[in-house]
Amino acid sequence: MAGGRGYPSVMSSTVEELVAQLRDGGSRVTTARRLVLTALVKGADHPTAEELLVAVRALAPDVHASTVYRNLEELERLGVVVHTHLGHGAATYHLATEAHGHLVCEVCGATLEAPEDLFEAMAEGAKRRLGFELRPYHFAVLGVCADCASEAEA
Amino acid sequence: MAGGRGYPSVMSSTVEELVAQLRDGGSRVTTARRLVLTALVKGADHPTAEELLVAVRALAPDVHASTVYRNLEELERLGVVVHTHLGHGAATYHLATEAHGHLVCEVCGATLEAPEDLFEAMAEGAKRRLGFELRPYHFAVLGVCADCASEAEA
DNA sequence: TTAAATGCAAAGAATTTGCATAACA
DNA sequence: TGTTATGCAAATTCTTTGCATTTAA
Repeated sequence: MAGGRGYPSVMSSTVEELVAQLRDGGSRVTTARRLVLTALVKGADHPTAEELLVAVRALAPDVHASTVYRNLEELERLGVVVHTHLGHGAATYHLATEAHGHLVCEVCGATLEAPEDLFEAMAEGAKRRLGFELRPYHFAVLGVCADCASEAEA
Repeated sequence: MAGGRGYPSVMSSTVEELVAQLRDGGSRVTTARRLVLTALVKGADHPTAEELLVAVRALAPDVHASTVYRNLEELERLGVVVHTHLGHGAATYHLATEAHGHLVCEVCGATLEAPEDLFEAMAEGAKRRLGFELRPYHFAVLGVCADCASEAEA
């Protein structure tokens, strides 16, 4: 599944494949960079730069925050990583192959990944009526999750 | 547009009506507070705290940024004002009666107010399928505007 | 060898907070 | 008069930048 070439873009990437993308993009492969990618592939779902730093430092204690930020910037430039704002705090990062919309509860902070087709009608309407091409992944869409809504009723 | 003639009165607030809301909420009415409201009613469309500060200082030069932030916080608590993030920079503020969704172009930064019904299908889908109640006003939805899209094609 | 990446310190933007003083109700 | 709000400085949070040194290719 995560092994061979030619898999659909939404499937998971291995660290070695991502490292190859770095090399193809003309970037060097360093310990810190490899560890950032490893944390993105194997770690929790919506890590902040700070959380990635902690993961990286578990294996390379001297890596500095600015290195993680610079690596993430470079990885975004190469199209390997994207970042998303889920709320007022720090940005969260994930692999570009895992890009998706986010719904975040204003009450409890829960983060849902939006089904791929949820934005479809809106994207179609924005395109037809305004000529505006939606890329609705960068900021979360806020609201109130099912649990908090039913609690508010009670 | 909100505030224009011919709309229901809830759409167009005067400074005095907003001041009354402050009093009703148990807050005091100060010079700085009145000037913040005036700037929101009469000033440009999506002011940042900094821009509001400049407007306030035109008439009351000693007002400090922290006062503007504290006033905006209080006005949000009372439901008079809401803030929105249009991009990576400072938050923008407007009257709660003027709440609307925003579409922001990632290329040129242009800000469109989203037609009220653009989010409807998505809100309905999120509610039915996930129980999630959309409040899509807090973060802008990014994309590429008509002008920038046609330029990219050329 | 040499351009790219790093570590560190320091700066930066946006916002918040502590505290003594001022002013609305 | 008694809170509430203000001015000011300082702190916070997240992120970026300058520069001397190290390292991958």
